[in-house]
Amino acid sequence: MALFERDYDIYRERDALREDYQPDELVGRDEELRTYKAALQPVINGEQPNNVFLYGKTGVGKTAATRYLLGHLREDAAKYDDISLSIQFLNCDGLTSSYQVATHLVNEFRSEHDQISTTGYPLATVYDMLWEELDDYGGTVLIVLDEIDNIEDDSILYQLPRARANGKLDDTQVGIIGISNDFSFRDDLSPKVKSSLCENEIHFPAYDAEDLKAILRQRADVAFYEDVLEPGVIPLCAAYGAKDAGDARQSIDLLMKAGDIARDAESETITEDHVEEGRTALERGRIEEGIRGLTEHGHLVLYSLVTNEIEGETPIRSRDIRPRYTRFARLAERDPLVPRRMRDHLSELTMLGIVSVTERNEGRRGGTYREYELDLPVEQVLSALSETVQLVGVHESVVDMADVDLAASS
DNA sequence: CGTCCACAGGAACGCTGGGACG
DNA sequence: CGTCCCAGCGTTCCTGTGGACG
Repeated sequence: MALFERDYDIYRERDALREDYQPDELVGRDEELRTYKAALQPVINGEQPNNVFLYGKTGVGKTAATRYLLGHLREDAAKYDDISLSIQFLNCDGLTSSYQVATHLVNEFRSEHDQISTTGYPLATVYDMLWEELDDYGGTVLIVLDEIDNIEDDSILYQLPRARANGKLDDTQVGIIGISNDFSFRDDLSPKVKSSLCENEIHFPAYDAEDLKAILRQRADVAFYEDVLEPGVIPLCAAYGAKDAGDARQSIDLLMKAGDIARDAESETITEDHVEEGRTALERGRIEEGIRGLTEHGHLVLYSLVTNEIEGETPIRSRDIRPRYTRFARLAERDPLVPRRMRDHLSELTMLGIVSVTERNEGRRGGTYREYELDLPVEQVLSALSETVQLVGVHESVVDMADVDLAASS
């Protein structure tokens, strides 16, 4: 018998579940791919490329379809001598302005030791740098702007398609592919941008549970050895995905998490229990990440809500949260924010899914207001807070309070 | 049926801090 | 240095709004 033996592993190829994995075939997106392909056809014909706008919720295959088609396009374009094609992919996550997009694009085009700072230059200078880089390429350049809805002004979306017409570019034709999670982004565009960017629109609908099952099977076949998955696992992952948003990414992540948990437990199969466990773990991670991104005042507001929750005072309107909040702010030696700003923090918590809100209206007597309450167990929020936040005095006093009250109520 | 409550949330602006550049 | 740029976080001021009251 061998002294060393590889650990038993349920994974054949775990990478097949990772975000960057590119499957050979895209499941359930035939229609969209056909339209998309037609929109890209001019590139092969050596014509001015179309601008394309893709929209649909997260995890419905927009980015995957783009990677898939552009991969083929690149390959096929190479067969024709008279076509020079470059593709630039930029994820706009965290980029809020045309300015930032422009600087990042310049950096994408430039070599590593020639990068520019993302602040400091006048906007016009950055654009000039961008035109220069673009014109050096010649031929056709396709620029993919993923998560384009992060950009809050459309100046660059106006400039890019018109650069050639405005005499900024001589040798290069530019096509933009915009990908958005948010349909209303399209409506907020100025008409002139909309008409050029949205000349080809492709809508990606959410996946239903059946689509998700097919996708999960496809990935699971590569990722796991045979008979590792218990029969209920894929339907369960698919059901969660379909319930939330028809999001394939989320379902696949869940499957992977369940797999990791099963592997850690040295289980030979993945069970539905592993999926449930995975779901809690992912949820937890999501919350911690959300909380980490908040400012100090965001944390103080959350603490205030938590304590009110402990005391059974929720749902609670913002003005009733305020006294507690001001006290905590003093305790942490910070100036309390004005009510308007406090409400902003509350709505931020709502968007993170930590807090839920109900709108109430008492008419002339009481007017319209919102009532907030914690959408998660107090302990979960507190432990996430303690992982990520250091606010002198506040955390301790809240935890004390939680202990006392939790003990009293049990 | 118009009024009006009390807040929602948009708009405008100020301040701080970081970088580029002459 | 001072002068441009930018982002992020905050304040101030304001208009919008659904439904109970008179």
